[in-house]
Amino acid sequence: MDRQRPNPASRAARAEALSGREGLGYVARVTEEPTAQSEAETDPLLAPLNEHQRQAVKHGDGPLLVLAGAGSGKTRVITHRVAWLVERRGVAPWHILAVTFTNKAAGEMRERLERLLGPAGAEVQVSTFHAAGATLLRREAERVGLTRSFVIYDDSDQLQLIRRAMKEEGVFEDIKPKTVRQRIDDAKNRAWLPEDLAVGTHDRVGQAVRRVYARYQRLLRAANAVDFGDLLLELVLLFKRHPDVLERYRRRFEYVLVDEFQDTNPVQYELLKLLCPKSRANLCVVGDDDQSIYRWRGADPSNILSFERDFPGAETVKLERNYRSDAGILDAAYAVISKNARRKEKRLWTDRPKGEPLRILFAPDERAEAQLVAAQARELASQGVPYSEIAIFYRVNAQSRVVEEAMRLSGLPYRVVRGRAFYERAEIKDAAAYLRLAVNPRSDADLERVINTPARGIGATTIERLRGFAQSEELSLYEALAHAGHVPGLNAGAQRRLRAFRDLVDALSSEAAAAGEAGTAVERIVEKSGLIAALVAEQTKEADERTENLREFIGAAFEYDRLHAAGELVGAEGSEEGPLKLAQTPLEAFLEQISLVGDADSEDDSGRVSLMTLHAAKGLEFDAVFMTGMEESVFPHSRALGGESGGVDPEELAEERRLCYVGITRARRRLWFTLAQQRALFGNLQLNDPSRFLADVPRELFDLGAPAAAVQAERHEPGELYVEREDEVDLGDDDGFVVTDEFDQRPEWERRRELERKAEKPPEPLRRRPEVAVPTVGARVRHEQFGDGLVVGSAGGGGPNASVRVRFPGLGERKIVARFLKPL
DNA sequence: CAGCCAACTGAACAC
DNA sequence: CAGTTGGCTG
Repeated sequence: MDRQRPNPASRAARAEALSGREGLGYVARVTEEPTAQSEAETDPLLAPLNEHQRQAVKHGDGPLLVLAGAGSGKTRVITHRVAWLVERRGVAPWHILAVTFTNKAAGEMRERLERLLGPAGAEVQVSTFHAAGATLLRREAERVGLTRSFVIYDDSDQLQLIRRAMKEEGVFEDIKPKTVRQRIDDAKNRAWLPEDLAVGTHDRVGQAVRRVYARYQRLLRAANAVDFGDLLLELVLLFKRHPDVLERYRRRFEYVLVDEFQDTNPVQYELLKLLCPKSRANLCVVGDDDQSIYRWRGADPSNILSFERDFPGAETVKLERNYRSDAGILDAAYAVISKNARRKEKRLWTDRPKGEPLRILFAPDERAEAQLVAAQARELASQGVPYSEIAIFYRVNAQSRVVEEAMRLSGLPYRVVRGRAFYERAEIKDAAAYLRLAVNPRSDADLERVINTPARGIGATTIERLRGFAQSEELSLYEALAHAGHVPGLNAGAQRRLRAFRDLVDALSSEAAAAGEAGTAVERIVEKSGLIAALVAEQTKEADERTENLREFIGAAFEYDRLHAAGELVGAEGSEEGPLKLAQTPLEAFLEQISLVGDADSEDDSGRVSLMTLHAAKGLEFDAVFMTGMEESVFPHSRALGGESGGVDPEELAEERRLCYVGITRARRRLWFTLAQQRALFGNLQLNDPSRFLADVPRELFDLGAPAAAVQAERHEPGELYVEREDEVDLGDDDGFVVTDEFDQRPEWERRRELERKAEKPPEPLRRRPEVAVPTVGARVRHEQFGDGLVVGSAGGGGPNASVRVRFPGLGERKIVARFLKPL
């Protein structure tokens, strides 16, 4: 918000503040703060900016590179620059394209622009790379062999189709579909077509990938579908093949601004270079190589380095003044990031005081770690820190479960910021598949997903035959359904069921076409699909939950309608004036959103503690931040460390380091690092050393024994942590919780050996739930909620989660986990 | 030939 | 611990 506004402090005051930081290794770079120019003082677009920011905002035509450190006010620079272009330079807002990486960032930018520019702000084209790609690709769909109702396949649809392509290409061997997907994605990120893959004669995997890639593309096209990579790649190809189309968009987007430029992959960069020809490139890119954390997605931070070469005459502006964090936090961040080789040297500075010391919380295991964090969060709240200003970060989503548990246990309000979890639920994906099928019946992947969901007696064999027929006749599965009678090997029953399914799809299509709103369409289609009916019939707790999710999904569609006043997106396309719009039905637009956005919970997120991965944290800021799991092989992730096979991957490790830098720089005032001595992750026990990143932070930045600190640390050998003392942390009377007296300094093998000695078999004390006798069929049992019932069968599951089917009088049968039952 | 269960495998980050 | 696969039964 307004935290980035520089204090109108006088030069003298600033000098004073600076002098107070001596001895902390500060580099005072504050040399050329301006003597105010009258324009800068009076112009509301410039007044809140420092000299470097102004320079970027006022930059005229031609390429501009802004190297913007964390918290240096880069979003402010971008929005003010857009406003400057519109208000001072008279550029029509729809001639400006601003690209971000996340939907969150795009939303925030739109909001800020509307605040700065009023209604004109809404006419600026602000979107993510992929969303912009989807819009343009739809407009030009016919040119690349798609219709404009093409569907966007997500990772799992993609995987399914790749499996298919592998089968058809006769590729089984021991190549995993996921490996192939990775290779195809990599290729697409580099704008390589199958024939561009350099494959040696002895590279059997490479050759297989090439064939599968080619066939996969044909399957996608036949299904009128694209994957995420295609949204950008197809556009690049289109622009290269149709210079007239490219020219049209070049004129449309006179000014292009790119946020998080360090995260662009080669295709994205290619796209930018196409849209902004050197001769008249009004391209402004803003980035920070230290915050490049999407290497695995093909991002190439060296794009930053190539920019000045690719766009000769580019002006470069560096923003190093940080408006967010206390000095101690910046020191820690610098200590971590400066260990990376090959980075553009820059160091954030602030005139804020050093602030609170950093803290380390050390716990015996991950549950205790979570409880420590929760206890500390509650303490903060009692000191008046709003929940919404507290964030808990972790490296992998799998860590969130324990933290959530602890939060619930402590009664703290929280929200989990998670990309697309909601849309990854099976029932939601089923519903979405029905919707997409209604819009685009050619989508084989969607059809296959739902043809027997809910069960319609159409099994694998029937589908296989149908597919064989479709393939030989070059039809989509949907088209093949119309000829069920001609499919060899199908008996009358199967034919009847297939026809019935085709009738269903047709009925859904008419619903889709008839409905004026997304909400009604989704409601009708989900209703007609039979998904809800099947779940209701199941009468189990899980099924009830799923039904609930489907209702929420329908609710989300109605909410979508509410936010996008009906008709707004329909019609009005093609004009070269005004914002770029797409003729789509509300249902289509809603589908687009769920493919590209994914986050359904519009729940009010104020007043809650935020839980998220470090990746999701980029671009955000909080008063208090907890970085959890500060252990080797958790963070840095084991993948960067190589594990058993091979050693450390320096590139990966550098990226982990940047991720750590991103996490640290999210904090304004308070920062905790937390770690556990032993951790159960993915079901097995790990004894990890403290993260090497902890050892990189100078010890004098840490607390030396404040009451709230559990431990305090001293630097030792890299990766080791020596704990001198700790004070008690009040965790309430939770049973079984112990704060360790001392951190065990012995090397891991020694600790492990002792554990093994003690436990005679290797340490697996985690997850040791009590074994529960599974009630036998016929037994009478009591359930706390449902009352007395009769066990009528086993319902699967093993060990502590074994469940049985129980018939309760008046309630019907329910699936119950056995340990919740008392024998009568 | 559909549906169920047991066993196996493999497991970041997310548009 | 999930999602997928293979074998068995009705």
